Amino acid sequence: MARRPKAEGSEDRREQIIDAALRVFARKGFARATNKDIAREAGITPGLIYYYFADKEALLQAVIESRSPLRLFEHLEPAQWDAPPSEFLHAILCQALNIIESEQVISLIRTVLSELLHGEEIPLLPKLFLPRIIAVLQRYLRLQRERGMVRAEVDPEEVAQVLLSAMMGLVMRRQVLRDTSVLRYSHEELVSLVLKTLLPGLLPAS
Amino acid sequence: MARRPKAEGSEDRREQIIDAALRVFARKGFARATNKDIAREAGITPGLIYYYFADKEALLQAVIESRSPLRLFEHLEPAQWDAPPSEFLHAILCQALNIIESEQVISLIRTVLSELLHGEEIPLLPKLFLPRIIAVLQRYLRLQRERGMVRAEVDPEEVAQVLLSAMMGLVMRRQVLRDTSVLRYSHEELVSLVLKTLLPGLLPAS
DNA sequence: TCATATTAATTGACTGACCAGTTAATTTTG
DNA sequence: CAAAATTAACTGGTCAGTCAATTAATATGA
Repeated sequence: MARRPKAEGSEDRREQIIDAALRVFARKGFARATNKDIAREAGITPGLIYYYFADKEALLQAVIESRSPLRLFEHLEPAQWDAPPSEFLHAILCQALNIIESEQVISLIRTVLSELLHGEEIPLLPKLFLPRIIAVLQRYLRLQRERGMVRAEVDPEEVAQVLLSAMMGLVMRRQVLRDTSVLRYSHEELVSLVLKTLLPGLLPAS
Repeated sequence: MARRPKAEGSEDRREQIIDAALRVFARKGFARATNKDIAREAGITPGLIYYYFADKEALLQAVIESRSPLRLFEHLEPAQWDAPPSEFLHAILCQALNIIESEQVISLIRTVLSELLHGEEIPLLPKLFLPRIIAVLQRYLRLQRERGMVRAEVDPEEVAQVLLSAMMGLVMRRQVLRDTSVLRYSHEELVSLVLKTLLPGLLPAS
């Protein structure tokens, strides 16, 4: 096989290698993943990787940059801003959870996390995920507080931080620790669980 | 130097190697940590590691088993069971946070987490940390609910899960993501932050 | 319409470095 | 001295990365 600049047959080799690498990195970790592993997963020979990528590190960067779910988070807003807290928060947290717990994003998280754990500076990715959701939550809470739908003494930033941390902790326990006491819930149930304990502190009156 | 079965001079070589290994594993990850690294950190030559440990894997196991903070969690209870929720929860969460965010435990978490991320089954450790705290929290909440100090409709298990997940998420964001928006808080402030948004849903009346 | 030239894509064999683990020799200590 | 502790040199294997050779899609020309 050769010369397939843009033609039929297998789609873009580069993408194919990135996909294979993501799977292998997630399964074995970057350090333990060999070029042979990646090549086998992609159905090519190890040498070919260096036709498309300068070195293993560059392949990792390509994986991280091109498989980031950041674009998915752009479309996170459509939830109705006028809905009451219980509905709005449930909707937006479910959306976020569905994106994050998709197979591809979890693979990316596994890959990035273990690099992040040891020195390696990942450009700017995880610093973009959470602030995105936090900003939306914060904006909504401030709006609803003005309208009197949320207690006056609530600090939107603090609540958003706690809410997000709780969700993140749950995802960690599910996907990394494989904690059965938290794996038994569906996405909807998880969000309901969190909101059930947080909402009473948000809503006015009683 | 030789023969120091129990005598003076440097303390136990074995412990010394374990400490060095923990530091190097945390810094570079198990896969990337070389015996040379560990030996340098311990001030010995690489070969000596194999006098005390069968192989690298056995060293990792020794690190995990002997540096587990499980024993520290045994003494977690002394908090006053009769104190009101705001005091009790603040005290016990601060205790837990202080243990977990100590240098040694964070190093262990870095080490174990990256193994846990990729296939490797860690015996039974992280499955013991959290349940320990959860059990204490749950027991306390049930007790105080009977006394009417906690709302009747509160589910102790669910609240404990959410509380713990929030704390875990915060620790992750601090220690792994190095999220400045959450690093600026002291341990006490962090716990206050979480309780401020959770307590209103727990306490009766309003 | 067929041969041939051109070039991108791909292979597989190779290399130099490094690393986990071994061992024989050496030092220390009791 | 004898046992325990430690070293230094070594080994076999693996892996990231290189490269010359090969293949095949396409373009060119007659």
